[in-house]
Parts: sequence; structure tokens; C-alpha cells
Amino acid sequence: MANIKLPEGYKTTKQRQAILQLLEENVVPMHAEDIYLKLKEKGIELSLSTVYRNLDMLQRKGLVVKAYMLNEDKARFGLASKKNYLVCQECRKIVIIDNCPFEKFKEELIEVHGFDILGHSIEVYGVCPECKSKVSQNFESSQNK
Amino acid sequence: MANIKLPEGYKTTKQRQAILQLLEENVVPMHAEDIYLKLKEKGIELSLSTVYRNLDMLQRKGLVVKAYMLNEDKARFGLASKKNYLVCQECRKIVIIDNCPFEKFKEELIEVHGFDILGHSIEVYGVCPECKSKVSQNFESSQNK
DNA sequence: AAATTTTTGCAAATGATTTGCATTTGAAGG
DNA sequence: CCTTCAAATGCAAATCATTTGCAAAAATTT
Ligand SMILES: [Mn+2]
Ligand SMILES: [Mn+2]
Ligand SMILES: [Zn+2]
Ligand SMILES: [Zn+2]
Repeated sequence: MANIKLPEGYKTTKQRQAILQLLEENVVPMHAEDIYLKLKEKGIELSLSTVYRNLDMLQRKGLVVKAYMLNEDKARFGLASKKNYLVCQECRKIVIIDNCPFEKFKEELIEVHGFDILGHSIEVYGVCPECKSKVSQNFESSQNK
Repeated sequence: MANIKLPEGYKTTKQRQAILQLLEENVVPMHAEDIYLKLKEKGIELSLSTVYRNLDMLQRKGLVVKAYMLNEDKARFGLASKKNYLVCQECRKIVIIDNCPFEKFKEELIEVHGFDILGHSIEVYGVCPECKSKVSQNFESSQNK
């Protein structure tokens, strides 16, 4: 069901497939433990160390990206294709930024600093429209009492 | 010597001053333990937990930024003013990106996604000019034997 | 279906970060 | 200076995410 091709020499296991599929379904990069728990719920037998081992190898192979979010101390994992995003500070919702504006910027960096550029990651923190309206409602009602 | 004003209610201690000064001197965001060791070397008496406690409070107050670098699992800490940077994958050198190109991009994000934007962080991974030439030297000499 | 290689689960180890608590230090007044 | 009190420190112990060793299970290959 997961349409991601495993690198040469790695076997297809139900645990590995399930992890990849879950990452595909989820826009929000997940904690290792969340992956473990969600798959358990779905009735898939696996262990937390299997989750870690798979994420680690997928990351080394470039299929998965490991990232830390603001004010969090455990890693999140997501498919490498979903790398630039907006994060709502209220509800943790994530919106993928496509048409990444970085490409234009890249040229400039190469020119100015002489770096060979291998990759990048952009995180933008803010409040999503839904939470914005919630917050102003709360503010209004607190004014009224 | 450190020219950073502490937030209201916090006392000036030699440990705190030393940590801030070290962060000021260093372009590269540092591991908590590196801060601890470097200050010990300089003859300053402090403990690792003091380093952590201070970094934590400075981060909550917005003076310090905590970040994880690619392929590292422990946090680095740097002054908040030095937030967007280039990282050399070889030597870990960091080049601060000033004239952050994000501002132009911001408008677009607000318009398209309706987010209120509170902050952002950009990390670019690559190889610096010095390491580029080292790598090609190594390559050439390995070809010659 | 036997042989080979990879993967898994479990329990134990690791290592960064945090915390409790007794003691020291800094700032403010007198 | 001296006193007072909150804030900060050091140390040891605790926490908790992540890693690892090893024997058993599963996937590929013969
Ligand atoms: Mn979680
Ligand atoms: Mn270090
Ligand atoms: Zn939201
Ligand atoms: Zn370099």
C-alpha cells in the first residue's frame, strides 16, 4: 500500500510498510512513540525499537527527515518530501509550504558565501486562522465579565 | 563585559555573565556541555546544571535560541540575534545569513495561508569554500596512488 | 524447504537534560 | 558594613528519549 521504494538490500516487512504508510497519511511529522502507538491501535504488532530503527535507516537513506519543533525536546519524523512548513503555535497544525521560495534565494547564497548547498529546512511559526479566531473570542469574553 | 540586559527579576551572577559572553563570542551555536567545559578552562566555577538552567531561562525569555543541527542529537544554543545561518557539513562552520530574505516571502505566506506569523528559522546545509577545496585535494591524491 | 541475511522484540544500557534540596550569593535597605 | 530575603548554585539522583546486545522470527535466495 505504501508506494515508496525501499533502498537496495532492505527487506519488506509489515512493520516497515506500516510506518511508511502512516508517514504518508500524516501531514504532521510525528514522534517515534506516536507512530508506535498509532500502529498498535491499528492492530499492527511492532515494538518501539523497531520504529526507531526503521526511522533511523530511512533517515540515513534520505527518505525521512528528522526535525525538532519549537519548544519540544523529542524528535519528529516525516517524509522527506514534506520539508518546509508552517506550524501553528496554538494547535500544532502544520501546513506544508509548496512552491518553496528557497530556490531563488539559493543562487544568492552560493554567490555571496561560496557554499555548495546540499539542503535546507525552513520553519515558520505562527497562528493559524482557526486559532486566531478562537483566541479573539476568548479575549472578548474575558473583557465582558 | 557582556552587553546583554537581563530580564526583570533575574540576578547578575558570574556564571550567567560568563555564559552570555561566551555565546556572544561564538558564531557557532554551542552544546551545553561545550559551554560548561570552555568556561571551566577559563577558570570559571560553575556546574553543568547551572549551564542548562541558564540556557533554559534565557531561551524562555527569548534571548537565546535552541536548535538541533542535521545529524546531531543534542541541542545547540546561540544568541537569538544569530538565527538564520549556513552550516558547513564538513567542518561545522556557521555563517550567519543577514539581510534575511524571508521578509518578502512572509507577505505571500500570510496571504496564501492566513497565518499570523510569529517567527521563523532557516537552516541551510552545505559545504564551505575551504572544505570544498580540501575535499577535492583528497580526491585528487587518492586518484594518484 | 534448507540456507542465508535481515529484522524483530525484549530488556538493559546510554546519555542528554531535569529536578530536589541544602547551601551560597546578589541586591536592597537600614 | 550588616541584615534580610529572594534568586541562583552545586551536587547527586531521577527522568526520559533513544540506542544497543542478543536470541528468536521473518523474508529472500538457493
Ligand atoms: Mn507526541
Ligand atoms: Mn560538542
Ligand atoms: Zn492553529
Ligand atoms: Zn567547512
